[in-house]
Amino acid sequence: MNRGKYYMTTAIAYTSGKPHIGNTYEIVLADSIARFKRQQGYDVFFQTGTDEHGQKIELKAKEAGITPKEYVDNVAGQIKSIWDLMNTSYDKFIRTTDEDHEKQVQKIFKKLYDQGDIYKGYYEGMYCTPCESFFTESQLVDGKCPDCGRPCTPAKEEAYFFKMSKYADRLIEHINTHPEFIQPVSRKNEMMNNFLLPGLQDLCVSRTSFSWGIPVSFDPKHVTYVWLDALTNYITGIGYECDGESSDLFKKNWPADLHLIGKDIIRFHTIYWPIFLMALDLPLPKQVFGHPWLLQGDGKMSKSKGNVIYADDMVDLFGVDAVRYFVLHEMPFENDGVITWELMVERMNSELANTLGNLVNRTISMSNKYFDGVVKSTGVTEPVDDELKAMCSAVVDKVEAKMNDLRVADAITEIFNLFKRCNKYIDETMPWALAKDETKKDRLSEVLYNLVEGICIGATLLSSFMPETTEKILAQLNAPAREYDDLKKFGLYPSGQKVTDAPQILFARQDVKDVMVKVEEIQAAQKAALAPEEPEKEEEPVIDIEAKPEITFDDFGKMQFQVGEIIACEEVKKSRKLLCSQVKIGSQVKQIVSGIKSAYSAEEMVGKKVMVLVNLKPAKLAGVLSEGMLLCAEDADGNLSLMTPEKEMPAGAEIC
RNA sequence: CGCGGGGUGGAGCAGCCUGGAAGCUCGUCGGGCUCAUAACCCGAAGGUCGCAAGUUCAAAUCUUGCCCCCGCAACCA
Repeated sequence: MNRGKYYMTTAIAYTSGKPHIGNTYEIVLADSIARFKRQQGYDVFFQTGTDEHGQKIELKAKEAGITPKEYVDNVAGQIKSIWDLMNTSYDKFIRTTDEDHEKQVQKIFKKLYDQGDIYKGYYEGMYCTPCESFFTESQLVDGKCPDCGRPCTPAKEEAYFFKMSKYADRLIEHINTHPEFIQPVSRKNEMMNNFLLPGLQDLCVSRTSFSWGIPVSFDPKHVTYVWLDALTNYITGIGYECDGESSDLFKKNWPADLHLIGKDIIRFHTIYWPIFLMALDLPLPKQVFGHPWLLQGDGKMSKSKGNVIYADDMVDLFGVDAVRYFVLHEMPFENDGVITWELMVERMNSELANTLGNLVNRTISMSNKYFDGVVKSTGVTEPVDDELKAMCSAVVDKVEAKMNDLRVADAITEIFNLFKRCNKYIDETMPWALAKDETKKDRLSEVLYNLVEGICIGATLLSSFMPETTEKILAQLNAPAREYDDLKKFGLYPSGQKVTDAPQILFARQDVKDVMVKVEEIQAAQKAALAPEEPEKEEEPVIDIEAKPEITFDDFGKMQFQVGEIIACEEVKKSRKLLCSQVKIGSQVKQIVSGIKSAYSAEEMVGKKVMVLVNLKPAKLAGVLSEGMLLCAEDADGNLSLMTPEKEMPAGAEIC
C-alpha cells in the first residue's frame, strides 16, 4: 500500500571527532523509524550527514598538521562507516562541504540580505584570543574558554545578523496551532516561555574570526556561521534551488515530515529553522522530535579515563542487532537513558538470548524432532490458540500506535511481549507431552505451526529495529517475507514448509565477567591511543598564551606581592570551586578566596606559604569577601600549582 | 529566591498531563516442566510512591511548603 512520501532527517553530526554511542543512538533511532515507515508503505527519504565547518575544526586540523578539508574528510568517513556498521538505511549522506550545499548557502545568505532579513552589525561577547573565537557568557566553562580553558575577554567584531523578531509572531501562531510540531510536548512550553515570549534576539549568522566556513559571497572576509549553514542542509540535500527551479526530489519531499534531533538543539530547530524557512517563503517541517540522551552510567565519559563507549566496540562484542536493540529499547521517551556494559550484557542475555533466541531455537528443534522439520497446519485447534492469535493481531496495532507517537522503545517492548506469549504457549500446550501420544500428532503439528507463524509475525515486526535478526529468523524458518498489511492475517506461513534442520543460535548468552575483561582491554587500548601524545607533552611541557601588551616598570610597581602564610582555610559553601583562606601577611591577616578546590583541600592548604597579590581591590566571590589573590600556575588541562617561595621565607616578605 | 531534571519494593524504570485497588525488567526465594541457549512457565516475598500540610468520598497522580540527588549557570581576584 502506498501511503505517500515521508521525508525525515537526523541532525547532521559535527565532524570534530569519532562519534560515541550516544551520538550513534540518534541515527539508529532514525533508522528504525525510517524502516518502519517504509514497511508500512511510505515512500521514505531519509537524510543524514555531517556538519563540517567552524573554528573548532579549523583548530583541530591545525593541531593535526593537515588542512581542515583533510581533517573533515577523515572524520566524515569515520562517521559514515559507523552509520554503515549500524546498518542504517539512509538515502542521502550530505556533507556541508558539498559543493552544491555551499553554493546554495551563499545564495540563501545573499537573498536574505537583499530582502533585508540579514543586516550588518557588531557581535559582542566573550572572546578567547588564542582560539580566536567568541563565546556567550553561557558557553564559558568556569568563566573561561570552553575549548582551551583560558580566560576570555569582552570584545566585539563586525558580523551579520538575522532579524528574528520580524517573524516571531508568525512562529508563535504556528506553534500554538500545531501542537504536534514540537515533540515531546514538554519542550514546547520550554521554547515558548524561555525564548519566544520574552522576545527573540537577532541571530548572528557570520563570523570573521575564522575562515573554515562558507564565505559570504558579497563580503568574503565573513564566513557563514553555523546555523544558517547547518540547518539548510535539510533543503539543499534534496535539491533546493534558491533562485530558480528546485529539483523534483525537493518538490516531492519538502516540507519534511520529521526532523529527529537531540534535545540540546531543539531551540535551533523549532525557532531559528522555521524562521529561516519563513524568510525563504517555504513551508515548515511537520514535526521536530527532540530525543533525550543516552548517557553513560559509570561516571562521566572521558577519553583519558578510557571509558568512552563506541558503537564499533559494542558491535565487536555483541553484534549489530544486539546493540541496535539495546540503544533503542533502553531509551525512554522523555528522560535520558543509561548505558553500561553490565546492563548491555543483562539485556542481551535475558531478552535476546533467553526470550527470543531460545524461543526460535526450541521451536525449530521440536519441529525437527517430531516432524523432521515439516510445519503443517492440521486445523486441530483448541481455545488456547485463539489467545495467541488474538495477541499477534493486537501486537501489530500496538506497535503501530507506539511508532506513530515515535515511542520506539515501547514498540519493541510490545513485540517482545509477543515472544513471551509464545514461550508461554509452549508451556500451555506442552508439545513434548503431545508427542508421546500418537493420537495427538495432529494437535502437536498445529501447535508447532501456530508457534512458527507467531514467530514469523513477531520477526517481521522486528525488522525495523533488528533487520539482520529478522532475516536470520525467517531464513531458519524458511518463511517468505511478509507484507506489513498481511501481518494481521494469522496463518500465512505455507503449511507443509520445512524449517532448517540445523538451528543457529541467534544470540549467545554471555558472562558479565568475561565481557568486562574484554571491556578492560578496550579501555586500555583507548588510553594507549592517547598515550603517544602525553609523553611528548611531558618532555616538552610548553604552553603558549596570548601575549599581553608591554607594561612599564611603573605599572609593575603598582602591584604589591608578598609571601603569605595560610593559617586557616575552609571551603566556601554553595560554591564548587572556592576555598576561603585566612592568610597571614606580616602582622595582618587577610581573607582570600580562591578557585582552587579542585587541586587543594582546605586541610592541606593550612601551613603553606604562598605568593600573594595583596593590594588588589577587595571583591566578593560567591558572597564571601576576598582581599587579595593567591598566585597560581595553571597548565592546559587546568591543573593548578600554587607559587611558593623556593627557600624558607617569613610571612610578609616582599616579592619583587 | 538563577534555570532545569529527578527522588516509586535490593537495582534500573513506567505510571503523574486527563485523581479511583501500585506496574514492568533484572535480582532473591519457592514450585512446575524438560522441547530448548542452566532455558522456559507459574507463584511468593519485598514499597509510609523523598518529607509535611492541604483539596477531595478518593492523591504516586492536583495545590503549597520543605529536604535530598543530578545537570547547566554563577562564584575562580
